[in-house]
Amino acid sequence: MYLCTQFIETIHYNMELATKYSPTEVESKWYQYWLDHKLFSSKPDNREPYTIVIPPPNVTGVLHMGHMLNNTIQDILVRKARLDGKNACWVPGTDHASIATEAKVVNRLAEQGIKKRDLTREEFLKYAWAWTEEHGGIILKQLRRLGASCDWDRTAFTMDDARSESVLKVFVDLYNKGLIYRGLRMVNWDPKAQTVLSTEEVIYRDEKSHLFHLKYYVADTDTNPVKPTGEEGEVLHQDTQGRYYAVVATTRPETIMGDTAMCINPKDPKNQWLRGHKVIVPLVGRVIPVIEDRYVDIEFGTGCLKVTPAHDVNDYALGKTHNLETIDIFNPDGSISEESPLYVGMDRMDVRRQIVIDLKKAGLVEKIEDYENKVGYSERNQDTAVEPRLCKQWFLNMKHFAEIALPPVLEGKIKFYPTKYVTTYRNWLENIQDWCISRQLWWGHRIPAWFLPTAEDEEEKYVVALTPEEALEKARQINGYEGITLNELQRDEDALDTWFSSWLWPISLFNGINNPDNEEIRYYYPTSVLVTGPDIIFFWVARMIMAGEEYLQDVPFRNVYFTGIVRDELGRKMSKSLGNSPDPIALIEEYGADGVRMGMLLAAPAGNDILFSESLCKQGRNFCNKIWNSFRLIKGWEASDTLEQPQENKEAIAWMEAIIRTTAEEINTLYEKYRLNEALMAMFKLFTDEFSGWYLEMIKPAYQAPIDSATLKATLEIFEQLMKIVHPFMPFITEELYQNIRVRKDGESIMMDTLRVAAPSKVDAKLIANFEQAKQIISGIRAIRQSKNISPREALTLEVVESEEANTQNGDINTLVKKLAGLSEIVTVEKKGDGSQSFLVGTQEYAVPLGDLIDTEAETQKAEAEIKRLQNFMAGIEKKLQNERFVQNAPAQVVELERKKLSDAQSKITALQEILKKKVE
RNA sequence: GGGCGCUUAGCUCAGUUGGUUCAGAGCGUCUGCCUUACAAGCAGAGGGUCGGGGGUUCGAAUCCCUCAGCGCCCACCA
Repeated sequence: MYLCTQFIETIHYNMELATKYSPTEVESKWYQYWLDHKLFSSKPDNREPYTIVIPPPNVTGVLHMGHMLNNTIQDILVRKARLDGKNACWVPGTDHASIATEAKVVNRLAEQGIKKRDLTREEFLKYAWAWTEEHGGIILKQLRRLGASCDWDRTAFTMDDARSESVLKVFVDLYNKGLIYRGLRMVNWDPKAQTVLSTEEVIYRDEKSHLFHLKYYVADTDTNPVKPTGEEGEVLHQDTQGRYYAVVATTRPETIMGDTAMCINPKDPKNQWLRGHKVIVPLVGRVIPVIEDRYVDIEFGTGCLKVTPAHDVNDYALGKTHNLETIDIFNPDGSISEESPLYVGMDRMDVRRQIVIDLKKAGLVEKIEDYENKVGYSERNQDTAVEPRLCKQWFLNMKHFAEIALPPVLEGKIKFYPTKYVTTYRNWLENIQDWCISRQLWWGHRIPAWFLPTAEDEEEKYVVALTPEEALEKARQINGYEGITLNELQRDEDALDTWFSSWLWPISLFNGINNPDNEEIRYYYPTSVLVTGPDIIFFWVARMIMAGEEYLQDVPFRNVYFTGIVRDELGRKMSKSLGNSPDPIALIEEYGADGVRMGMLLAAPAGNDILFSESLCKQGRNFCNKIWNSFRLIKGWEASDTLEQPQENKEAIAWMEAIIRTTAEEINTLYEKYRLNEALMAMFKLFTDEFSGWYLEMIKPAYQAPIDSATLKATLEIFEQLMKIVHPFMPFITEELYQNIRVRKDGESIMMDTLRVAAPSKVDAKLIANFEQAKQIISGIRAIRQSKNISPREALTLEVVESEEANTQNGDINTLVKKLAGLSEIVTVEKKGDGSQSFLVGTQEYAVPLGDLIDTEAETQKAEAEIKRLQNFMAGIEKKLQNERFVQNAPAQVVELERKKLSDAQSKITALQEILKKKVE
């Protein structure tokens, strides 16, 4: 039976519109239409601009859920701006992602048996470009499936000609300004990628490891006998043969080959006896001095610190103060170098295991403790521990940039959503270190610096210039190099950090570096909003602000919307190894792009992590279906020009319009605050509850009866307006239905239409309140039907019990109430009839005659319980009002309100007591 | 070690300057229903001592203190 009716019905409606929305064809059809008519394209004109630059995804990347969230948000904002009549421009592009892409290319070559080292720079770059062309832009194609309305003609790449030129120009400019310098520093070295990293690219992880206590024998007991000082707490270690030794605690025993001193705190009583002595590095046999520095923590371990200036940041500082020798025992790939007396050529991790065995064998280990410490890993290469290493690199002076980048955020010229990141931003800028911008990579912008030939022991000489010719010219101005040729100049092999090009993105996309003050940069800059994750606030957000202030003396964006991390429903990060990361394209195929967009946004307040679950997409798909079917209903009506428009329909239309005005205003406010999930929810309720649930039921004609054409026309207008409100969230279905409302011109689109909704008025509020009351009456009657098991088809009578407030409803609304509640009539009575069940809406009593169905006992109990509750409520308020301090101190309004509550409760009680009295009679 | 944030219904979260009947929304749950747009639906219902304790106040989810738990960021303790 069930199947049968369902089947017939489907056949019946298939003639017009299917019972369910099927997104696949609709999406490809309209996306192509938008492209064909260049509707995403933007050119400067006299409208207000609305600009977003995409956070460029890695050129070889594949779309993941984080991109889905981020780009859905950007698309919503851009589409909303278009509907508001702004000239919206969303610029897409990709990032060359130097370290990540180079690693991918190296791996791919390795699969083919080719080593990077065996290739020249040019050969390697050829492979890299081939890879980029093959895989590049996949992600941008995937974004189209989502509905992203980017101006694709503007698609840029951080390493295309215009962007590369900008990067080099900026490098030369900052060098000339004295902000870029070359320096020998302790830097973070990634032995796998064999490049230096910036401090921001190192992530620290807690790790279980061991604290090794090693014996450093005193070397000079013959010439300088050990004299116990007798200090309190003094610790002298002596072995069975009477030899003295100190104990050093270390987590990295493999670095002892680089030890050039042992350090104690001069105030440490237990180690006073070591002052002025020399000790022997275990296994290595090197004799090193005992130095004294207050840096050493007396409480940690034994208070003796081994000093390895080449491989630890602090040790490096100690080495500098105490003029220690620096022995670099590591090769760039993390193996042991020729500088080391032992283990040459072995990997550092293998050495750590081996040296412990050897040390134990030699009796040089005092003890081994379990220990937890933090180890730095490469952000891009998370299985590789970063090695502190001393080398010469290019740095950007950050003090200057911190000074110009802090005020715009603190003064609110740039607004962060959520605001808590302002503190994070400030803390970082106030403690900023210089930015190491060089990388030992080929895939990237090659540093425009040329080295001049120099003697071995001479300090390096170089020039910085945009082109080799300019470099040559500069080189020839240097004393003694007047006759130098281009061949003798050696260009720096290193490339620039990826972020050194990203930080120019909002400027370089509009060619603001190469062609300053051009029409586009003047029009589109500053951009309106940046949508990104808080994880790159330092890498990117802060640095764009720096570049913007430096080169345009203005902020790069007025607002920053920080999205959260997309997690699974259990709150776990999405990862390949967990297999909990859905394929976005598969989701789109199952639920439709609109459904997935809604799903993404449903659980995503700004800045909070979002717990994604497919059920949210399902909810989105269901909503699409709801929209689809409501349109199907309207389209199925037959219009009649001869039918006069009923008054109650006019009333319903006026109410719906009032609701739209009110909600549209609310939604606008939510957009302004970037509370998009709340805007979505408001839109959802407007459509589902108010429009589909109430309005359509109000004006719905009887089965197969025609509708008056005025009502139909108004309804279609309302529907079109609703489509525009929904459109930013769900672009495809809204376009499909917009095009179906009436025949459109070729090239016409909901995208390019404008949403004009008047501001709500006082009359609207009154109207909405009246309908609210009517809805409650209807709900009250439905609840009675439900509890008494009365069919919706059985007509009932509504009794309105006379009171001061009884006549607030106008006749038209009563007609609607009759229709929706299934009433045959509404009568005004002095007292409710016997066998009528009553209910209250506010303080007004209504009743429905039920005849035999009335359950007097239950009703009495209910009324009594309600009276009791109200009496307690009143007692509370009375107590409050009797409190003189309350009456004196609280604002008059508040006191007045309490009095109103009291009288309202009193009239409810009176009404209920009336009901009870009736029962007794 | 320093800093920031969070804790409200089964879940995910709103709750603006302390005061509008303030304790809310969506989802989920329960009950009834194939009613002629939609069962991917409709109608109705239940559900919270606002993390614990203390304080300020006429009045606290909201302000202060404290305890507990969770999360994030920063930092060179070997």
